[in-house]
Amino acid sequence: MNGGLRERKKAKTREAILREAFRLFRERGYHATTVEQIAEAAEISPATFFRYFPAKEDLVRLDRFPPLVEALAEQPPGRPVTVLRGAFRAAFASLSAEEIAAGHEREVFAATVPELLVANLRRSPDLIREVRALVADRAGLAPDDPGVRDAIGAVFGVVAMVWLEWARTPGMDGPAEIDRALANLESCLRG
Amino acid sequence: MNGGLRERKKAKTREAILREAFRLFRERGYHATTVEQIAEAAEISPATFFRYFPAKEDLVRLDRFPPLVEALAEQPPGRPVTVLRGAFRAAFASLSAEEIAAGHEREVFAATVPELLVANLRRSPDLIREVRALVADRAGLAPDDPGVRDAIGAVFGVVAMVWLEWARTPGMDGPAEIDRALANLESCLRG
DNA sequence: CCAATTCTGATAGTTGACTCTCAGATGAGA
DNA sequence: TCTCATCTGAGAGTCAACTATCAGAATTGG
Repeated sequence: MNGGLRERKKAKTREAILREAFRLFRERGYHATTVEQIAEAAEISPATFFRYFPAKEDLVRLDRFPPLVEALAEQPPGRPVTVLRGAFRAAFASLSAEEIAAGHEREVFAATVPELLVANLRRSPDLIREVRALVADRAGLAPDDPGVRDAIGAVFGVVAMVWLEWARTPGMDGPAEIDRALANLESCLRG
Repeated sequence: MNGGLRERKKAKTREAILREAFRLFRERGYHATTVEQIAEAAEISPATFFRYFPAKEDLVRLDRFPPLVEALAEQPPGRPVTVLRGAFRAAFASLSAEEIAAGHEREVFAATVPELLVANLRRSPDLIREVRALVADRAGLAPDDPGVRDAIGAVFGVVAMVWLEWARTPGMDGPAEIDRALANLESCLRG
C-alpha cells in the first residue's frame, strides 16, 4: 500500500512532469510553455497532467522548493531574520551541490524563481502560514507575532529583488548576494 | 489637439473602464471578472477594451497607483527606507481623504492591491527601475546601489505581508500597521 | 462643409487552460 | 487467478483571453 508499485509509478510520473516542465520553462519561459507540451515531454496525456496538478500554476508553488521549508525546520533557535537567513543559506548549500554538479544552478533559479515567488504571494496564504509557524517556532514567538510577519516580508522581499537582479546579471553570485543582503537585515528587526 | 473632444472622450472611456473594472474586482474578485463583463459595465465593446489595455493584467499595474510614485518624488532627502516609509505615509494620507469620504477605503485596497503588487513584481522591471531611481535620487545614491535595492525589497515585502493580513482582518488599521512595521525597518538598512 | 484620420462595434476566429466522459489497462488484495 | 478499485488515454467540449478584419460613425483640420 505504501511502497507499492502503484505509488512508485505515481511518484515517477509526478517527478517526470516537474522535471520536464521546469526544463521547458527554463528553455522558453513559463507563459510560452503549454500544458500540452509538458504532457508530451513527460509522456502522458494532457488530461493526466491535470490529475497530478489541478492547475499549471501549481507547478511553481513554493512548497515545490522543499529545501527551504526543510531548512527552516532544522534551523537552531534564533531571531526570525536570523532563522530565515540561515535557512536560505542551508537551502542554497544543499541545492548548490546538486545543481553545480549538473552545471545548471544559476539558470535553474533564474528561470524558475520569479514566477515561483509571485505565484505564491498571490495564491498561497497556506504556505505563508506554514513559514510563519516554522519561523515563529524557531524564534520562540507566537505565529501571529507582527515581528515574525515583518521579518518574513522583509526577507522575502529582499530575496525577490536580488533574485530578479540575479536573473539578468550573468556574472552574479546569487546565493552570496542574497546572504549579504540578508546580513543587513539581521542587525535590526527585533522580536 | 490636446484638450480636444476626442482626447477627453478617450480619457473618459479609460476612466470608465478602470472604475467599472475595479468595482467588479471588489465585488467578485479578479479572476471571476471577465473582460466581457468589464466592457459591458463600461458600455464599450470587448474589442475596444483591448484597445485601451492590451491585457487584462494591465489594469492592475502599479503605475495605476500614482500617489506612491508622486509621493516618492516629493519626499525630502533621506535614507532609502526613510524615503519609502514617508512616501507610503503620504500616499495613504492623500488617498484616505478621498476614499474615506467615499466610505470604501479599506475594501478598495484589500481588493485591488494584492493582485497589484504581484502583477507588478512579475511584469514590470520598468516600475522597479523607476522606484529605484526615485529612491536613489532622494537618498543621494546610485540607482544600482545594493542598499537601495535591499531597502525597496524589504519595504515592499513588509508592505505586502501587512496588506495580505489587512485584507482578511476587518478591524485592522492598515496604513498605521504598515507605518509601524516600516518603522522597525528604518532603524537598520544602511546607505 | 469636406476630406483625411481616427475610433468604434460587430463579427468571427485562434489559442490555451481546464473539464467531462468513457472504455480499456493495470496494480491490489483475496 | 479472479475481482475490485484505481489510473490512464482519447476525444470532445467549455470558457475566457486575445487577435484580425472591416465597414460605419465621429472628430479633426482646413
